[in-house]
Amino acid sequence: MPYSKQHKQQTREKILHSAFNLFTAKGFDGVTVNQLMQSCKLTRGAFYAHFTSKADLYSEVIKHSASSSKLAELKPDDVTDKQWLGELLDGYLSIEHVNGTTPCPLAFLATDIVTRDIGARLAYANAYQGMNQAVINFANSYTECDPRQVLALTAMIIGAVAIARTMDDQQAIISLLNACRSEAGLKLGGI
Amino acid sequence: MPYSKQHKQQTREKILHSAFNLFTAKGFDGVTVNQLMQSCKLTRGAFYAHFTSKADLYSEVIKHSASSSKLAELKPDDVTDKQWLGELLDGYLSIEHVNGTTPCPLAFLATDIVTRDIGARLAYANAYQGMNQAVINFANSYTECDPRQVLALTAMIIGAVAIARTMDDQQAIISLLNACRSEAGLKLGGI
DNA sequence: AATAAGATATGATAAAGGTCATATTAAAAT
DNA sequence: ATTTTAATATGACCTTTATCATATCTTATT
Repeated sequence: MPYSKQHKQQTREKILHSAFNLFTAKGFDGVTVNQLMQSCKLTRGAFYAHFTSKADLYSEVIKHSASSSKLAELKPDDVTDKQWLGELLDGYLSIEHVNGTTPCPLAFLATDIVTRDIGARLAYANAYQGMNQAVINFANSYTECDPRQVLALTAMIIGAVAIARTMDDQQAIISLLNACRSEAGLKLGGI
Repeated sequence: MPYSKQHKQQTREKILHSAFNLFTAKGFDGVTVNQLMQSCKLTRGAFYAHFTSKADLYSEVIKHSASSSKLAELKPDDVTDKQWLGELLDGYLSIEHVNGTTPCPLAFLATDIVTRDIGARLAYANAYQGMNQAVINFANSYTECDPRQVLALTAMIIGAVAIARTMDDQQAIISLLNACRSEAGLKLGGI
């Protein structure tokens, strides 16, 4: 048998990883299969040994992104839920996030996802629910937290990052992110 | 001279109008010049008598949308600024809006705009500033209003509509819209 | 080293779509 | 009615791109 057992799996992961970065940066239509595979140092022909179609890949990428998100990271033991939530917010509402290091698909693909197939939309919905639930869980550990307020909060931070990405004025981006960070802190019991 | 003086202008408006609906529904790449012109009962050849390119049209559409937005409508005299702002929020955070009657490009094109040329992005930035300023103006007429809070507010409602459009669960959409409507009301002095 | 199974590369295909050159048509002015 | 000018339609071109069939290469196992 050729290639080590995990070889294909590794290639698949590499494709998913590259695809995640490319799709979040340029949207579904802004990425070609060729581009994607070249960014993996492969050629387009190999793609179809891993995914049945580009649309299929898109769903898989969004599903996969959940496991590689910051929310999936373990909270260090010496950090309280409250502190951790604050750090997550700091990262989410940061210039680095807007610039595309560890992009959140919820913000980066919000309007892109609307016209995709049901698989992609379901994966997106899942990720969205995951984010809301995570915030609720962290917040509930130290304060009374209304799930309805969390919906408003996540809409705000997702919206903020999505809008920030459209802007060229760095100062305006910072203002927007800071404004939302303050609001979020207030809503979550002063963090 | 053929055709009445305003004929071309009218056709141009028709194209802009159709393009606005199509682009907000399907994104830039989701619309073909052919589709667009057919929806105007014209053929693609005529397009280039009105716009130099599809990308050019996109900028023009976003610029044009400002003048046809609800914000551009005159506020009736028998309605206070406070009431009017409340009605604008009601409309913005409504199922009808999410379904695409009178779509707001800020929410419908948020991630689509990121990869477009500078003209489109500037037009978007303009519209965004217009929305923030409008909220500030209306709110200031009856309450003290922190511009930073307005940034958080518009991020929230734009985000809410963008996210709502990705969802299939109608009940979840309603919950999201209602949650944001409540929050917005609180932030704007109880409306 | 040889083999075989499977991963990757190559070349081809077909469809889609933006754009333009050219033809046609509509209607205002004479 | 004819003319003229600009708007619209038609046909073509060329590029891009997803996908697939087939060829080639890799490497674990023998």
